[in-house]
Amino acid sequence: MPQKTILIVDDETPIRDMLRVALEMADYHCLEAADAQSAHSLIVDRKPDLILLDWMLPGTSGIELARRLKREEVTSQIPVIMLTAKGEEDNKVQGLEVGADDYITKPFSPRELVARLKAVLRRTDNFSDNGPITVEGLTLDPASHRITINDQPVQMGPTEYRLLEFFLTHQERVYTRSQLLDHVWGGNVYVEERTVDVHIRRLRKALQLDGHDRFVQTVRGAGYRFSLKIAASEA
Amino acid sequence: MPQKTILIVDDETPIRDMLRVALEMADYHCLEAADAQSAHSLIVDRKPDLILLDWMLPGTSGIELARRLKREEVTSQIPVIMLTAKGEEDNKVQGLEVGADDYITKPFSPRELVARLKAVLRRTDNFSDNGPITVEGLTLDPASHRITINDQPVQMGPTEYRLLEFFLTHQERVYTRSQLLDHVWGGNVYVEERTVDVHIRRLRKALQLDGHDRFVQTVRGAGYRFSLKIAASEA
DNA sequence: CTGGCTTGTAACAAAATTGTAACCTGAAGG
DNA sequence: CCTTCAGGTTACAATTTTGTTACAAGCCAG
Repeated sequence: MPQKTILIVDDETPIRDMLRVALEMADYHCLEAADAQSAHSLIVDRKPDLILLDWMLPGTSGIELARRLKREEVTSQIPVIMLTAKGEEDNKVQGLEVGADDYITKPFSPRELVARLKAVLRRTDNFSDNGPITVEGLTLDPASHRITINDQPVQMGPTEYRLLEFFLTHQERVYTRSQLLDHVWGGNVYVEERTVDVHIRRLRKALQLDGHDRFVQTVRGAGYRFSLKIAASEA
Repeated sequence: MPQKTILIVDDETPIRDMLRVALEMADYHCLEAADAQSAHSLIVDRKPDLILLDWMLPGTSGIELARRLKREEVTSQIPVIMLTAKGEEDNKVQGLEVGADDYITKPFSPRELVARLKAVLRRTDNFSDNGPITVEGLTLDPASHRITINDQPVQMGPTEYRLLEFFLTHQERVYTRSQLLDHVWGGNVYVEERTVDVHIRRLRKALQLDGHDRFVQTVRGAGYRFSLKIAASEA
């Protein structure tokens, strides 16, 4: 699962810091903005998965920003969690009406923050629900997370699964090890490129069942490719 | 698909208004009632597809009404979503036990409301008349809340029951711990994800009787799945 | 109020996965 | 024929993930 990006919008630095710490601990990637202006450009630019928006902002208020976001096509799908101070409770209803997905009252525990955030993400998340992919008797079904070769179940690790999923959705094209690390492992990890070789090997082993491992092809000096056509080397 | 009819039961007019606006926007037809009395006659009379029921009502409380509905033959099949104010969270379990299908804490976002409502409708639609579900000798009877394996009664806690019910109505699909918390525990709870593991374990233990625990399968790195087919790992 | 049952968590055990290094193989190019 | 080097294989320890057990707190019937 690729890492989620959260945008923190708050004008108080210590609060931002606290939020960032809590979020990074829970393995989220953070962006920060101190005002509505820069927040907006960050949103358009980086497309965060969720926005943590303080109610009080200098200049344009948080609620104003929220309203604006919900009006724009590109940004209206991004869930928003409002931060409000104690005593501003009336604003909650207003905030939610504007389209915020949840709200949190300061002060709050990091745990609560992360819990709510997860709840919102899991609700708005998913629905990239593609149907099963089948090629030459090899089937990958994202819904059940199952691989079969001619209806025989195939067992492999999570990384191999993601690798195969990527290959199946990007056939007939060569990817360098570096690109594979980006797409399958997720951008900001540091692992040796040769690690890819090992997982390619593991994937091939898993697909051996009916010779289906021949689809995972090596392109010397370039990288790997998933292709139904036979490789030049065995022609 | 014919338009669904939702009955809103709440004594506060502004809340009813807000709900109606949200629901009509999502293309539902609305009925309204301010007290349990008129709610009940509307239900019998108009047969709504779903009831949004406020916890707090003058006279008969919401929960009382819910209990009453679930006892009566005609009305027991209609799904109920409970509305509770923040802080009344403890009541949630009670609400679910009475037979509510979900519950939402005020204040909530219109989007959340509609999302949950859709989820509940979808759930009760597909597996229509709450008849007993049987697979491979394993039977779950919603009416009597009983589980049997080859006619042998099986004992488990309420959470395990709901978990199994969810699995039986959503076979062949992986659910993350997070999603299970959402669907089985109800969205707004905040419990550790590992808690799911423990309940999975309890469910498996209960189903051991005739090896039926093998249907509850672990999908490493993803979550759990209920499937009659064997898992790849034991092939 | 008591005793039994359920529930969420923590803690520990077991198992599977992951990244690396080391070594092996075969092809390309001289 | 030899060298070089990209890629193939294997082994393994660290890390992650899941299984299992124990336990304190909450709830409810009696």
